Amino acid sequence: MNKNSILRLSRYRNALNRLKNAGLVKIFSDYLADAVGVTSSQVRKDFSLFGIAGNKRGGYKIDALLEKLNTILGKNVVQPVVLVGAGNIGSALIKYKGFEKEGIRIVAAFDSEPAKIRPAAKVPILPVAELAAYVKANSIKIAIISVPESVAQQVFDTLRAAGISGFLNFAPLRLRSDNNCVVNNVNLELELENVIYFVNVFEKSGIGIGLDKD
Amino acid sequence: MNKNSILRLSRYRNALNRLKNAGLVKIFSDYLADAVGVTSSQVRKDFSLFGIAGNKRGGYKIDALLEKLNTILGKNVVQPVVLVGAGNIGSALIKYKGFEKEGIRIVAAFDSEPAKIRPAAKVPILPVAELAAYVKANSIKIAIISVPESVAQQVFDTLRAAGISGFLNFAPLRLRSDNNCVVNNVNLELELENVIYFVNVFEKSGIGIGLDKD
DNA sequence: TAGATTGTTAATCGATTAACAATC
DNA sequence: TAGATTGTTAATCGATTAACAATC
Repeated sequence: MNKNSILRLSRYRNALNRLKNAGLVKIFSDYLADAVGVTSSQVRKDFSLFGIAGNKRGGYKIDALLEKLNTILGKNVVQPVVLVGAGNIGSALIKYKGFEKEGIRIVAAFDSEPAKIRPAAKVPILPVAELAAYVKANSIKIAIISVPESVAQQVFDTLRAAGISGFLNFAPLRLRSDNNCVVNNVNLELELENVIYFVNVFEKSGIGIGLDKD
Repeated sequence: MNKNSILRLSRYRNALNRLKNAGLVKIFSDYLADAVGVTSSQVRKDFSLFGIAGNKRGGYKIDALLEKLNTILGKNVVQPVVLVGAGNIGSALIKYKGFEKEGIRIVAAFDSEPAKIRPAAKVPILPVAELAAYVKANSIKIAIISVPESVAQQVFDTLRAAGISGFLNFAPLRLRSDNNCVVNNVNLELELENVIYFVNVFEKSGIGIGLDKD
């Protein structure tokens, strides 16, 4: 029930959708494990953790399994999300097709720069002044933060006060927070720095560095 | 010497830069731990892992410490990086200021769409056909992959063959690879899905869900 | 039934934390 | 010196993996 097991559930779901499209109806933990790159023990452990049962002899029925995973992961309803900060990254995320495909909809974006306001756009870009009211009026629970580092904490606090409890944060800093919310940080500099480190070590030593999983 | 300890080194470095700007000259592991949000044991353990020594009574000298961290993390030279896929996300990354600030320079971008080619731009956007030659000619080791899922594996293989050994991958799939390279995946759908899960659990149970660290 | 797979418990592994001797 | 901090070893913790009884 930790973050890793949830991420794996998403991966199982992705793999199962592909396998279903390929015509499979049932699957053994062993094969699903191969498809995702984990052990069969891991698959069965994860499933049992979420009360997902298979058939002792016939493995798991893909349809039923997908249904369970969709329910657990909230895939049966479209998840409304707001985005704050319509800069480079924010604008790209607004246009990004990958979210809609996964049932995640950015319903509105907010920016402090008057030049960026476009209330009539397909995804309306509104003044940050309207943020709290919008979030409350529409009971939004999830936000993407793509503002500059300097204002990220303030934006976070505003969102928190407006009732947001789940965050995807692109600002490269650790947000100070109470613990009744969840914050996933996407720190691009850090990720690249990490890649650079391992490549440099590799260049010097010639030792295999392995494929990162996450 | 695992991925986590390297990521923490980056965080120590960020914190130390701030503390240095605030006027500090020396620091105890205990205080640095507070600044980064880890235990002092963790700080000392990480440092000892990389052969960084302090003074038994006086803690660590910030300047010397930063120098060591910069060397380990490759911060003393500008790191050239190529980007493949100048779509929404790719274009945003090209314009993103955060990389240059951290000594990471996107020296060229590549796209398969003729309309996107701009060889004269500050960050030139070139045809993918020129990719392998450019990478080899300039001894580039790091690449950002921001192409659609459907062509990501093929782009990856091309980059791999051209000599790239470090990847930041935005395509939402697991790249098949030998293990003489390092791939950090940024899967935005997965990260948001994860946030959504925890928020839904929280909404139902009312139990605190905690602040994710990573 | 015999054989194979699940579900779960126990063992292992790795990373984090605590403790404390060395030492400045 | 006395007191406090480092560096490192041992203990703890949590997650992954192996093993196997239950069972279809």
